[in-house]
Amino acid sequence: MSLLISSQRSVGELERLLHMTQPTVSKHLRVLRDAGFVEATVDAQRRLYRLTPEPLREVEAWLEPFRQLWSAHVDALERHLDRMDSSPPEKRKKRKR
Amino acid sequence: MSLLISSQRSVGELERLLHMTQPTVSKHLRVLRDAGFVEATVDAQRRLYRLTPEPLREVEAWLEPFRQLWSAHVDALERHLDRMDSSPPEKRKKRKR
DNA sequence: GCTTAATATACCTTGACAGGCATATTCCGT
DNA sequence: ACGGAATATGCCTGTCAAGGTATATTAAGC
Repeated sequence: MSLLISSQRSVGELERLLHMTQPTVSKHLRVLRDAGFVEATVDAQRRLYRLTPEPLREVEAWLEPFRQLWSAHVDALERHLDRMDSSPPEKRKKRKR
Repeated sequence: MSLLISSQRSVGELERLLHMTQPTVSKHLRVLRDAGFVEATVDAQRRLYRLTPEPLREVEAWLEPFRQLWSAHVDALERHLDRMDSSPPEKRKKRKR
């Protein structure tokens, strides 16, 4: 997929860039195509593959909550150093001695 | 990992939430810990796991080039729609399997 | 020290996946 | 229509990951 960022490429081109056999490359592309990550256009005998933008948007959406965590982390760390106990998720038994 | 966004959790808690056996959960956490995605603190016999923010930043960095592609796509789509109005027959498509 | 709770590790089995080779398919040029 | 180029698919194999059971480890309470 990284190789397809700069421009669309044919299977043979990817084959050379990846140092893989042609069937292997085609199978990768098949999976990516079924998953909606790439699409292809026909150009004579060649198939030109390029990235599809929508799934990447999905990835971004999935990542969003984690991004919030990260941005909140700087402040949270400082507070964490002050108050270590905060709220325990499960009930806990009594401390001792 | 999604379960750890809201708060840190113990292994037993994750076990119930994931409907997996305890060893399975521990092994997942081991992998995530070795990869630097989570970290744990000891609380009596329990281990409280939480997300580590740094790797997610790496993911964002990796995703950056793709994000550019997506933002460039909006314009490309509009141009595409213009061409479709006066649609001249492109290369003919054949479907067969 | 012994028991119990919570978690980790060892070991095993099953299933998925990647990669290769051989072959089929598609499509152009002649 | 035919040959060749480019790509796709089928089949086979080795590797690896995931999940489970059984067991070890860690820590606390008594």
